[in-house]
Amino acid sequence: MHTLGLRPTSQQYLVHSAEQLCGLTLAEVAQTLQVNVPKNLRRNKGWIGQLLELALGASAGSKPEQDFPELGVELKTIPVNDQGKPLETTFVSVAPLTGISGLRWQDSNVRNKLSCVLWIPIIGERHVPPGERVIGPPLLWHPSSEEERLLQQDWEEIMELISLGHIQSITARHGQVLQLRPKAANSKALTEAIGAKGQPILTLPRGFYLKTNFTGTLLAKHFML
DNA sequence: CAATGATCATAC
DNA sequence: GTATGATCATTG
Repeated sequence: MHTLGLRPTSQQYLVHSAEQLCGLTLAEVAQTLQVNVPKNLRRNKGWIGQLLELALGASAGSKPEQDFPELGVELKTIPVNDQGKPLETTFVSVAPLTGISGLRWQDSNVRNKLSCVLWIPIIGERHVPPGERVIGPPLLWHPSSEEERLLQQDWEEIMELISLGHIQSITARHGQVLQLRPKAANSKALTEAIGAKGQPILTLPRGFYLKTNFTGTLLAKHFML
């Protein structure tokens, strides 16, 4: 606990810090950092992620880069039940809807963000007050070749539909492990995209999300070792 | 009751 | 509006 908030200088140090947090309630961490604990997350959906960023010394702000650029690590909290099963999908990044011709998987935001992720399971069902939820064992993850193959396959299929002007027909049912869903302040938010005839249209901003079966499997592999 | 579509707070 | 952090709430 004495290292709370310090910037990690290596992946090893970062993981060590995360391991020190394992078993603590969010209320305990919040108190140490002098952060107020909300009664629920309805108006504080990003509270847990921001608390862990602060606790582990991640760079704050809204910069479009990894949480630990010098370490090449992305930090993600993931709500799970007491058996380690994810309770929600995991947001990865906003999907580019224009200027995407020639964009390859290798250069995509999704691939870059998921190349190395420090997963922090947060144990507690939706009805459990945030402060009572418990930090689980961290996992520094790199996608296996099979996992990356699945991600690339879904990404390429979805991006092709977008580039062909079919974004209006894409639902969250597309993709095995990665899905495209709205990512906006509300249904009135609009952004430019490609229409069916190649013309510019306005549509809801979308984001890529990891489906729970995918994150559930990757966490399970870790916990079974 | 899980999954999809919609939404909340904040910084710039 | 975009990008950060995600979960809510309605639907099937």
